[in-house]
Amino acid sequence: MPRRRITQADVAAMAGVSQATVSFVLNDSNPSGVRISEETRQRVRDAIRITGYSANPAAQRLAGGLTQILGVFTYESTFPQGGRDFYGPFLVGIEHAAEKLGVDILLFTSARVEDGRRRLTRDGWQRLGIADGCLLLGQHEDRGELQHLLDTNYPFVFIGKRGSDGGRLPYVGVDYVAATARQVDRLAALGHTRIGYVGSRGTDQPTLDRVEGYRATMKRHGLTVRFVELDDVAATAAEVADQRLTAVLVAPENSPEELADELERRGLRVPDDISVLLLGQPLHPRPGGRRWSGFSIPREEMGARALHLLSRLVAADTGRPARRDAPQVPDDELRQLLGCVDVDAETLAPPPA
Amino acid sequence: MPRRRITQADVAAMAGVSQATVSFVLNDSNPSGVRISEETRQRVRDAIRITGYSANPAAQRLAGGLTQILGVFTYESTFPQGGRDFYGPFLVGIEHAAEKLGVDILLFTSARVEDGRRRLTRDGWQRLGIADGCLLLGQHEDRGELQHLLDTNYPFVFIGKRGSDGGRLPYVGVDYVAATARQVDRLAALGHTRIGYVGSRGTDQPTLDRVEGYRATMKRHGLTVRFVELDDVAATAAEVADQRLTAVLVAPENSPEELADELERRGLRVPDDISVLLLGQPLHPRPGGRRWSGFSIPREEMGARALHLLSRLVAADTGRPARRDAPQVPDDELRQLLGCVDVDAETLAPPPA
DNA sequence: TCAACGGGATGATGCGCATTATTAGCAACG
DNA sequence: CGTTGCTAATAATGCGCATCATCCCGTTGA
Repeated sequence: MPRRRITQADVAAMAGVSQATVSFVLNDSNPSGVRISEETRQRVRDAIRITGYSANPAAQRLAGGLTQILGVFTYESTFPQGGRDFYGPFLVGIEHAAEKLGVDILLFTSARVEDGRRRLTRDGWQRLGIADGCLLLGQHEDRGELQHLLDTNYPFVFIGKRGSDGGRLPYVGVDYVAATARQVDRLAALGHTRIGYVGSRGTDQPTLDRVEGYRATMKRHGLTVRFVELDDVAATAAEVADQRLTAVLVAPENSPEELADELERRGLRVPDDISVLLLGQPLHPRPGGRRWSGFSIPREEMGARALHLLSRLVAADTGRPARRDAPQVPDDELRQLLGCVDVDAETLAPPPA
Repeated sequence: MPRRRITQADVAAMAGVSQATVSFVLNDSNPSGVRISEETRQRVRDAIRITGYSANPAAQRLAGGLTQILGVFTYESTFPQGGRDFYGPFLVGIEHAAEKLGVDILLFTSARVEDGRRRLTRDGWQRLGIADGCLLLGQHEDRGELQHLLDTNYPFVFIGKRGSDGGRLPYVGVDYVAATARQVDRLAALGHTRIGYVGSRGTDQPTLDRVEGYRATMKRHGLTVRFVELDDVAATAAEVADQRLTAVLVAPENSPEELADELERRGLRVPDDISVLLLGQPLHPRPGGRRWSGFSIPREEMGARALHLLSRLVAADTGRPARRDAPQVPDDELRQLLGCVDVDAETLAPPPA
């Protein structure tokens, strides 16, 4: 039988005070010069202890305006590519930050999935309103969806750099350009000259940045830029061999495992004959898998930073006109680019003699 | 400029109807014979679409409705032991189920962390109220916390079998007894007779069940039960060698990697000289790590099943006495035990000749 | 003696929603 | 012409809490 929960009114009755007094004691606050004597406070506290009262969060939030819930919307459905391997680390960081901020995290899993990716439209983005603000992660194209968020002044932060189309959007991304450049530097320092970049064309920001970092740094070193189109892994490996490359850069989404296996099948040992640097973490880390050299993306930190930023944005635009002194978020915090960390493992070596 | 949330009143104004009408249209219900014409319904729906209205969950809850949000409470803080590796798979399953059920998932990250574990007491369990029900995962002892949930008739489901102390609680767990028994069978079938169980004492359900499965099955095969206490890994390895065991069972939390390494350091090859079966997935799967034979826990399925069960419980006891026709959840669904899957990899072999 | 004051507490209000009770309008009926 | 019956919608209420405006009462200053 649904026993009615204890309310502040119950406590108040027991302590012989008003509901308002209980509220004041609980929050230990005096918003408008309200004073409660220590004696009364104690009486209320006792009543609270005896009754086992605990606040109804729904009511608290309803009265307070904010829900203290921050949302996370993932465009890609997590399943098809075992995506959790990719998003997990972000979530860890997000969770950590949420803990510190004292907010709960709402995963928008109710949005319709179309073509293997979630839509923010229609049913989807309306639910966002539940949270005070929202983190957006994953590749994204639909500009219209975004516009709505902007129009309604809904606080949100992207995880991952936003380029041309969304240059004005708040995000926390990583500096792929610099990180990729450093890989070329590492190879050049070891004496590599025939350094290739294996990948398929893409217009997504990470790809663009990696390519730019590669291209610019090769030029800086006076080396020839060698792009190897990735279509069939076997053909690609052949191409790599033909060009007598001694090192290649590969992004995680471009089948590095398969490529390395194929290269070794052709007699090219990794890394003795050819170094393979991974531009990010492997998509499917498996026990027994290769331990890649390259760089790693600070996903947990990204998640944490993004949530903190979002939290600030929310604070900056609380609906309550009371707080006109709301802190504005400076532009350089609105778009953050974090650095990657170089990884020294088993797929980097000097070029063969 | 402060963003005031759109409310039903706003929608109502735009559609030229009353707030109540909007509520009726939204819930598509007519509790006491209320009727809304299709024409009006459409007008309201349009207004909802245009304004981008979304219900405030706090208000919904306060008014006694459902939020279509299901909560997930993890006792262990995810960080200390890279817990996400452990909880991640559950979440994947939960997310999948949530998608199908059309509900959102709320991670209770706001609860205070004490001694590296979250507390459901005080601040903690109150927030639960936002969600329609809650999944509980992780080891847990505090009976008092639970009692509160039971008293308030709050729907919840444990992930992981609950034993003596909570024999009456809803849970979705795995059959460790049977799974462990099967491992002994596998070893016995290969001719092993000196089969040990390495572990430290524990009163947690998984440990109790694994031990029972081991003990019972060894007896059934007429083999001597050999427990090897795990304290110092080196000492344990020595003990294993001394007893001339040809196979050991190890739970993931009992440092299987270190043990295997130590055994090999002592000249015992795995699995040629000694088979090591892992009773669950490795806690920290790393590229380059060992590929364990043993069994694996269907964590994703557990997560999904648990969420489905929770969903049913919520439906069954919407606290409102209005729905006396609420479907009851049969006892055998309330406590589910799933089977584990045997894994055949690289750490199982016949005993040395 | 009366106004001014300030500590101590309360009543009233509204947050956004679901729901019940009630009303308005209209057709059919006796 | 009054009554019933039915549809379509609204007004009103309360959920539990935070907060503002107000009030009460004992002290002080003039």
